[in-house]
Amino acid sequence: MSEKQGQKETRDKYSLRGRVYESIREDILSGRYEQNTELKEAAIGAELGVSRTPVREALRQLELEGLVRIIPNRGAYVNMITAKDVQDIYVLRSVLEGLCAKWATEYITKEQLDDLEETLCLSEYHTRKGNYEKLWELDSQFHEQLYSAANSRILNHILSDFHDYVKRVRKATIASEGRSVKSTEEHRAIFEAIRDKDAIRAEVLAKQHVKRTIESIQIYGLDKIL
Amino acid sequence: MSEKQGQKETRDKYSLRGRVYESIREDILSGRYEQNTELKEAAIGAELGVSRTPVREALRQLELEGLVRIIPNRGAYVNMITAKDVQDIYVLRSVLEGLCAKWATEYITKEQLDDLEETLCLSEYHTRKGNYEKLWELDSQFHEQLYSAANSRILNHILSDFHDYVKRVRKATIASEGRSVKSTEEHRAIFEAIRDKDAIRAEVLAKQHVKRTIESIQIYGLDKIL
DNA sequence: TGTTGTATTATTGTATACAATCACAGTTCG
DNA sequence: CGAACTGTGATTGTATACAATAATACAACA
Repeated sequence: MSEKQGQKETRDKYSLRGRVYESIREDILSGRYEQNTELKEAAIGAELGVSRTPVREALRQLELEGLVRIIPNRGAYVNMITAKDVQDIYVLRSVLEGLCAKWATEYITKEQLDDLEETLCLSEYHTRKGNYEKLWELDSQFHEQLYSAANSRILNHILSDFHDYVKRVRKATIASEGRSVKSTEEHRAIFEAIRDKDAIRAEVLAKQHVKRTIESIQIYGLDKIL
Repeated sequence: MSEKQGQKETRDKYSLRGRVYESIREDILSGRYEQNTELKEAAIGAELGVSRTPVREALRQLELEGLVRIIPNRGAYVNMITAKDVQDIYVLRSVLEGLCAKWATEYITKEQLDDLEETLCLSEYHTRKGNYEKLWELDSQFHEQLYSAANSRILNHILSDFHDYVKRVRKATIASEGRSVKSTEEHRAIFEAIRDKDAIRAEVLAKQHVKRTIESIQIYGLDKIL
């Protein structure tokens, strides 16, 4: 992949606050906490070996995101992503990933296109191998590369968040041979549409791609994942 | 309007941090700061009569939102909403408000529908009066009522933020007789489609409504507003 | 028994103290 | 003259201290 050393670091992972934020966020999104779990500043601080200050800052950020609900003078409580949320997110993603692909067709650079193709080739390799863990990473990477290529700060922000929020769901869908093969094929089709500068086709294909993912989830049953 | 006492208070306006957050956010969105203005914790704290602690927490929230850019150990800098951002937001809003109207048609309650109609009637009254300041508030209220009615935490969150981000632009468009009359008419059409349970029509009309707003802006010229 | 008042304790909210880092000016040395 | 070095001041990052608030338990009382 052409050089790019962590340029995408929009979030600060090096400060204590950054690490605390990532840690709690990951714990919520991965389902380690239950809904309404009370997050006590002192306890979390002790667990992570920091004082309350960075913990508070992290909790306030998570509140803004909606992953945590803060009641003044009382405490912070976990707000899980619900099944309804996931369904809504997939409907929104369907539209927005379509728009993203359309814009990417317009704005993508030669380098970004090459990077995308490289990711795709690797995906195809690991699809054949059935290496789901790696495949999941590459799936994430493919989508994130598209988000960047669309050249829209606003759209990128939303889609990146959504992508995180349904991480568990995506992990589950990828981990089946049927869906993973289809998914990679769809990625290639999207890539080719973008490469051929066919924005309409790219948009339709990207929309379909997300729609089919949620369909494969609904067959499996969302409850089992969340 | 049927009783509802500030239930929508998802953000904490009463703590110092809440007030600091609102204050800085308003200053950024209203254009009181220039792009890249350095926001020094001590200075802001002094200005608002609080210590650095609540200021820091507010800045971290604004960072997550993308309204502020924090460089570790260096400082916080204002990230204005650019003209490109506004255009992107309107494209996204066009789609999302459409979806919102569709969902609202499905989920809206009798009370919410009555509230919406009341807002609409007031809007029509103040349109005739040419009372733009009040009209702007009612326009905001109408849209926010739709966001609630759609019954989607996720969609509500995004659209509410967008709504804030383009506040200045909306203020400018409302303040012309031509557009304000049209806009209120479009609101009524959307309302009637929802009332008649015609989701498709509601979606199309809501999409159009946003699209026409941005068109009227482009005639006027975005640069003059931002 | 049930309710109200109150002391106690735990937790959050804010201010402050101190450490770490950075920007910049002045200095030294090639 | 310019580049590397260094000390000083300013600013952020984190920890801690203290204040304010809320939850709890328990006693007093009707």
